[in-house]
Amino acid sequence: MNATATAAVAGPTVSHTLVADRGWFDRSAIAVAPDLLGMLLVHDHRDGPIVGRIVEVEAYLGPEDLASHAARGVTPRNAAMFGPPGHLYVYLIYGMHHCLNVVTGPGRKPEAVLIRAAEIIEGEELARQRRVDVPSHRLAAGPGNLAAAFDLDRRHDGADLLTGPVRLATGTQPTRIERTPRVGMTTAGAWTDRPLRFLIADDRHRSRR
DNA sequence: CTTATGATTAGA
DNA sequence: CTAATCATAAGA
Repeated sequence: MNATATAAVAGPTVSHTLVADRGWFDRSAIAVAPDLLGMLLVHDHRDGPIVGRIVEVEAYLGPEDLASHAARGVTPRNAAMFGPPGHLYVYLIYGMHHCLNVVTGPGRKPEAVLIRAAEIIEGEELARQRRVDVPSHRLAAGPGNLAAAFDLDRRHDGADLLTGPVRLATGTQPTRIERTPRVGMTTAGAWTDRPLRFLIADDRHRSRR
């Protein structure tokens, strides 16, 4: 499975193994995306750990992918995508929501995986500070809601997943994976309908759409 | 400088 | 279906 290093992390209810190998990220997003399903997203927040099991992602496949921010070349906003694999690309959308991406490879090819939904398994109380009055299965459902639950924003843009405070760890393998076209595509031409969204089948923690 | 818009969301 | 809300990128 993953090349990892043993490390204790994140509190009493969760014990797992951090991804500690940059090579793991140094693959196409279409290969990394399904592997992320079932894995744990860990934010070592100053007020305590927030941990979630990833249940929904989307792959963005580089400059030729018209749906990707990389399609228009490097800009200050998307620069992290053009950097080395294993870092975060976080941006603001619609003036109010942040979206979290894992930058992949191969090499410096600007590919990335958008994390769209997770099941919060630790730090729910912390996550709820920014997500009041939502049922548990909606706490981190949808990219904007996930970023809010994990308290992530552009301060985390470019952060190294091997250094923290945001990391990935091994989780539990999904039983079945579902694929659909990506959400919210409008002017991506032939790329609009490609099945680059991956979900854990029948998981109630997915986004609505 | 001005302007259009978006890998969203909640609510009518 | 639309409003909210603003950083960003592209155009004048």
